Amino acid sequence: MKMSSKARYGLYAAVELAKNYDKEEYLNVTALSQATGVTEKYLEQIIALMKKANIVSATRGATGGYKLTDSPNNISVGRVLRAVEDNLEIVDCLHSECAQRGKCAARNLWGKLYDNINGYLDTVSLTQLAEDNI
Amino acid sequence: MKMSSKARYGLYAAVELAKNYDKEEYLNVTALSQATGVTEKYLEQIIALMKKANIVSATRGATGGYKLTDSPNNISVGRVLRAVEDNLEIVDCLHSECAQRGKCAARNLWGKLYDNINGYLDTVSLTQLAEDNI
DNA sequence: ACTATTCATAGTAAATTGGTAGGAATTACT
DNA sequence: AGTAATTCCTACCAATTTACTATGAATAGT
Repeated sequence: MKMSSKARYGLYAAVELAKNYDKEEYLNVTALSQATGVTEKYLEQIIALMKKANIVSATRGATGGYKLTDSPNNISVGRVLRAVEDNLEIVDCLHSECAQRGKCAARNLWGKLYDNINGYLDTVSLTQLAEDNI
Repeated sequence: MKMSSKARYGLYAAVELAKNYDKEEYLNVTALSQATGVTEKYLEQIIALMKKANIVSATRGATGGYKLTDSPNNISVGRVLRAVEDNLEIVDCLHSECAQRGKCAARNLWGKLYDNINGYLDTVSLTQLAEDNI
C-alpha cells in the first residue's frame, strides 16, 4: 500500500507550480527538475499525466514550460494524485470485475476506505501544501 | 497505492476464522484455502504473519489448525492489515530517514493520510466484516 | 509407527517500478 | 531562414517486488 515515487514526484512538481502561480510565467522542466530532484525525462512523463487531467497546461518551444490551469487554491491534492497514480485505486476489483462477484466480504470495506482516502485528500489544496499549512 | 493480494488474502482468512470463532475449534489451512481460494502454501505464509502479530494462534500436528486469539469483535481490520501489509506504510520516508530531512512539503500530508486510513480501518471489526455489516 | 498438520526457508517466473534514450514537433529569437 | 530551446511521443531496460511453488523438518494425535 505504498504511494509510488511517480505520485510523490508529481505532487512535488505541482507544489512548485503552485508556488510559481502568481508570477504568471511558465516553468520549464529543467527548473522543476532542479526544484524537486527528479530527472527531467522522468518528470516530463509525470507532468504529461497532469496535463492529460487538465491540471497543468504547457507551451512548447523556446521559453516554453508548464503552469497550473487554475489557482492552486482550487486544485486539491487528491486531484493531482488521482491523475498521476492510476486513480488511487486501492484494489482492482472495485471498479472492474471481481472474481468473487459481489460475494466478497471486503468489497464494501474497500469502497469506504477509498472514499475515506479521497475525501481527506480532497480537503487539502496545493496552496496549503505550498505554504506548509497542513 | 494498491492493497497487495497478501493483504486481501490475509483479511479473507481472518474473516473465515471470525466466522468459526464461537465453535471453539481450530481451522486448518486446507479449510481456509478452500474458503478463500488461496493456495495452501501461500496462505501458510500469510497466516504466519498474523500469528507473529498475535492475532491468531495455532496448534500443530494432526487435528491442528488456527484460531483467533480473541473475539473478532475485538480485532479490527486495521490490525489485521497492518500485520500482513508491512504496517500499511504509505511512504517510506515517514518512519525512517527522508532524503529531504524535514524540508519535504508533503511530509505532514502523508502523516495525516496515514492516520486517516488507520483511523477508519480501526473502526471496523472482523465481526462486522463477517456479518457484512458495514 | 503412521498420518496429518504447522513451521521455516529457499527458489522462481511474471509483473511492476523507476527510470533512460532518441528524436520529432513546436516556438522564440536573431 | 536558421538556430536554439523547449515540449511531446514512444520505445527500451535493469532492478525490485509480488505472488506464488517447493522441500522438508518439527510436532501432535491415533
